[in-house]
Amino acid sequence: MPIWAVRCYVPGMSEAREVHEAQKKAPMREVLAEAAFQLFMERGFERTTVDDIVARAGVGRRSFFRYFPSKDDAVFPDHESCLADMTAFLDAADDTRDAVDVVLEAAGIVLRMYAANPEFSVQRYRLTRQVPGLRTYELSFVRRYERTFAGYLTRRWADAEDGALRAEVVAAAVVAAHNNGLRAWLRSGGEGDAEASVDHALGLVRRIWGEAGPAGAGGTSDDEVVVMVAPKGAPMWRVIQRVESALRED
Amino acid sequence: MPIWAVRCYVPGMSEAREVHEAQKKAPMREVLAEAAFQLFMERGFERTTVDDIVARAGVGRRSFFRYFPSKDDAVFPDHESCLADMTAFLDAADDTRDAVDVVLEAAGIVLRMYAANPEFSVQRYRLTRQVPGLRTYELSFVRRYERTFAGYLTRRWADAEDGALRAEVVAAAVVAAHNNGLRAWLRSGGEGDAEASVDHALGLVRRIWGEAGPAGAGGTSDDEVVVMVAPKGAPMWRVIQRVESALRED
DNA sequence: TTACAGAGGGAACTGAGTGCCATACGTTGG
DNA sequence: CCAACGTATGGCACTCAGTTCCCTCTGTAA
Repeated sequence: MPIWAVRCYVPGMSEAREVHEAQKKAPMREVLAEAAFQLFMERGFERTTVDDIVARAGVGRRSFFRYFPSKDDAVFPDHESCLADMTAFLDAADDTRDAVDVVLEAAGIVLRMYAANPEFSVQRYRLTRQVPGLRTYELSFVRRYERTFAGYLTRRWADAEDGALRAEVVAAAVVAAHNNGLRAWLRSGGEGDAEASVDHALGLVRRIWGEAGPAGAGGTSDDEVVVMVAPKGAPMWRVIQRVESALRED
Repeated sequence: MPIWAVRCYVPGMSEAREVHEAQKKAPMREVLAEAAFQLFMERGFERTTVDDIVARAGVGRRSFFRYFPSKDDAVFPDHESCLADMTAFLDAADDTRDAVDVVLEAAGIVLRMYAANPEFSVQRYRLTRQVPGLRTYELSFVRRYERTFAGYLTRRWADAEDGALRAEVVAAAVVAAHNNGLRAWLRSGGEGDAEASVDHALGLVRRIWGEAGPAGAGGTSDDEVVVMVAPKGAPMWRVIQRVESALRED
């Protein structure tokens, strides 16, 4: 099966569709995205015109722009709905949970979108790396994810000192770590475990900013204490490592 | 003096120019940037065409694209040279210094670019907020700053475990904090102290990631130790605050 | 005076994105 | 059966950013 046939993970639209209506015409948005991606792979993004795309899809030129606000959007047909999913998730999140944990879980939504179609994600990654315009366009989506995280954290930390600042810094750190893990997986050709790669990267953020503390010892009593000794000039991240190991050895 | 007359801080090009050649024609790049910014303020970005700009500047249309790769670039005429300055600064940086401190200092280069022309920066900020395309374009510059930071930190932490990951997370955190402080200053209309606003924001990053530790006690001996006690379930950032105050009370 | 180089001007072209209107189709109501 | 209507689509023409190619002008060196 060609990879562009399963590129969108919207419910009820791929091969899981009922068999008895299998021959119904695919939604035009899908047809267009498929044709576009085929052509981008064959000739490259810049040397593919919108006219080429609609010619292959067998539809009118005007229809393309009804389903995609720009040519670039055809490369990222799923980000918009993923962003909506994430917003809904954060709106419905349990506000008694660790705020950073909630955001880390929200980042997992994005990861699953990529991991749902490894071949497509990898090919798109390679395409995007070659086209500066696409990198910029993708960046604008990344920024929107970041803003969504920051918005949630700002709400959660509304009363804290420098809450908004901390929210933005943490959101940026989460995005950077997530993308670091994601890119590692994409560079590997989508072979390894995407979840593990990203979890490892996000762990760094979680240990520093998560309320549950380094070892995730959320359930322990507040009365317990840890005593730690560190050289005065020690780097802070090393202090954190030491606190972490101190907390782990219980 | 109109604000667009001093918008670029490149050496030897503004009113500091020798008087005896004061009547020499201004460089076309400046003339174009001035005309463009005037028009963007008057009619808005989208309703100003490149033809409008070159008409006001009194030059040929082709010349615009000789000096600016795109219409958007006319809004950010100084970012490219600022990026070059920063790259040079990091290339020449003393590698025995705290890597994070070097990066924080490099971020100051960007801040000074903005602070050099408060009125212009504020007006451009308001313009950019209204035009999604400009936000995206500016974002691509921000990303290049971030990549530059990350590149430097990756070199410095080449031997450390997860050095590249840490580099990217710290670079993102620095950029987020810097922009948080910068935006606060821009929203205030450029009235307060930009340096103070950004320094406060960057302090958060410095305390966590800087090697000199929370209180900046870089000069103290490695033999000295600090003992700290913390509740086991405490949030890490609160632990850090406590370490900070412990180190301060010497 | 010629030769040359480099800055600028200008016409014509490509292609993305938009606005407007025509057409086709399915549905509802008479 | 037909008319009215909303929706999906196609087609055309337009604007404007960005590019290509070529021209002119001007200052400089041989």
